[in-house]
Amino acid sequence: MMLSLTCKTAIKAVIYLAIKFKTGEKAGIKNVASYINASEHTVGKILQSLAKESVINSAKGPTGGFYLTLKQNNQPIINVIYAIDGKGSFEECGLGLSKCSATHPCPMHYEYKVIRDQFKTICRDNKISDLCETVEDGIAYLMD
Amino acid sequence: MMLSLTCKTAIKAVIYLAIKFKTGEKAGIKNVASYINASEHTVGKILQSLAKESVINSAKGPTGGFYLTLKQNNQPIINVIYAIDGKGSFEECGLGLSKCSATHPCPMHYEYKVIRDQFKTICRDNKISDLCETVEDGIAYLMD
DNA sequence: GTTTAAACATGATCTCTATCATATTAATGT
DNA sequence: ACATTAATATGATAGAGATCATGTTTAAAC
Repeated sequence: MMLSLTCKTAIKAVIYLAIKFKTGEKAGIKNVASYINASEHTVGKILQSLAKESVINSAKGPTGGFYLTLKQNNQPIINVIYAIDGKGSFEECGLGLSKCSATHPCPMHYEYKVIRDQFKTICRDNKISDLCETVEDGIAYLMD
Repeated sequence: MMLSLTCKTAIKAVIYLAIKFKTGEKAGIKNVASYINASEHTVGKILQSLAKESVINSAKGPTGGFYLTLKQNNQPIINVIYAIDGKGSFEECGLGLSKCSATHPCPMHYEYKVIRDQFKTICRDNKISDLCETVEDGIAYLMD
């Protein structure tokens, strides 16, 4: 939607970590990358960023890897979005004006804002664990 | 939203042509560019593309320029989007899967689709002339 | 303590979009 | 007819995001 490609990859990666969370396993970069069908290098950078922002956890050395705590597993996915695309993700104007607001709106402002806010709500209401469920149940997929 | 920067500029340019439509004037590239605060070169390419797709009209030579017919003025803005970003604009997956659908959904598919379709509806229901009105009335703006 | 497996850090390259530049074509007015 | 004005066409450049490559640090296992 207004998510960068990197951010989409990040969400998929985190959902995969949520799957691993159930068995208490950590996941390595290669592991994640192959499951979500993304480049190892890209996934590596993303996971590091997320770890730095405490959206996920990491452990170095053999037996190391990336993992979620219970609290992290119950985070809304908007946390991932904020960590990767920044806090401004849900503030952008539909027509690209830098200062679009109720007091100085673009011609699409009001209708666009409704949609944007709705998407924000979805991202705030859906926890990582929620999205994980659909994949575990075989209802949804993380790759084609 | 899922619109490219070029497409956003295109919409603003077309709205400006709708303003000119009222007085029957044609608008030149410089004219449009300065009003919507965009690069002349960029606006030039955009207007040419739109003319080629018959979303707008053009006339060469002195007294030439770009303009709308009555029919074009009443087009929905989705026509502009299709011309610039292509027909696939409203089909993209929220998580970037190339084959995301009801039969093979990503974890966000259903909720995302609702939003995406809603945005599509807005773009189909709003005519160029509608958006022009808000600018003419001083309610909305095309630049900061 | 040495080896090894993993995250971490930094920088380089690629790719796509957007922007810039130049030359050509067409139409108007004198 | 000629000069002028504006769209058209094509290609080059710049910038940002994404990807790739290499080396460094940390921690576990023996």
